[in-house]
Amino acid sequence: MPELPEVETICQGLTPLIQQLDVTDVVVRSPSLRLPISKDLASSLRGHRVLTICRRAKYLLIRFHGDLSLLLHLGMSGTLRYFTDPPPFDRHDHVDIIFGTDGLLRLRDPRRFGLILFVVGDPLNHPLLRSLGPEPLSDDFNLEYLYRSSRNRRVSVKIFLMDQATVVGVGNIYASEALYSAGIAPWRSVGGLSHSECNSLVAAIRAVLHKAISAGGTTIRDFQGVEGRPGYFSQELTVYGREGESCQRCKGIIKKMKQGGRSTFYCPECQR
DNA sequence: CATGCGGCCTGGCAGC
DNA sequence: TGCTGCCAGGCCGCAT
Repeated sequence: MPELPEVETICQGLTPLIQQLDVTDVVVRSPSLRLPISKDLASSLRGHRVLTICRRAKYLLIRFHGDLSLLLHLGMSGTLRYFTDPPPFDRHDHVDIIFGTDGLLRLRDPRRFGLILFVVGDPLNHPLLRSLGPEPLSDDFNLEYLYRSSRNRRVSVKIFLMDQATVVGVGNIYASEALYSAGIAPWRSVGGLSHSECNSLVAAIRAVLHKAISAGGTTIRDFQGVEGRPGYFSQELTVYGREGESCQRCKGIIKKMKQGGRSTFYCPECQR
């Protein structure tokens, strides 16, 4: 479900809620998500204080006192909610991290494509994080980088953008949105993009992600922040989910196609 | 190496 | 009222 803006929204929402709280217990109800949940999760975390919450790519990192971290990924359908007065759990509420009488953090993930891992030491060195590309909102993601890394590549620009080795955090929604914004057709071979097209694309990716973060992410069906609020960027989507509607720029009709088994939305008139 | 595809899961919805 | 098939914010492993 969540791409960078949604994970960032969760990260920012979570920080004031759980920073400095002590874990008193962890309840694991489902043994496996994408990877098995460690049996030692509860015993390892109990008694540890939350230091910081940060994001790397679409992963959420919760750092605890004592060089311990939780590495979470929400897959397609994961949500994290913080409750001071928790409702009864349902069958997809896989993990509760309990902070005494303050409240609890609940991980729900119906499709179980998500992940919750316990890491000792620097979580950025974890194999899952080590080979990721640059953060799109950092200086490392720039025109020169995109231009050089795309040379001699024949994949379509949309598939290339969604590859987390290229740049992290851009998923199916924001890839379509950024390409529309940059006026680039999603099926174009990325190696054929000009210097100036790469420049537009870098700017478009950054802009759309920034705007989406400001809006608290995008809710298509079930994304919600840690306090249950939806993301309002859905209203600002220009092409995603708008097949058949008219383009805001040129009165063309938004079309849908498949790339790598995923839907891509675009305007056939103003994306070339 | 780069590319393309199926698989992992469940739930919701359209169409019959 | 079913049932069936398709679709969904991601990612990994495998075959070519």
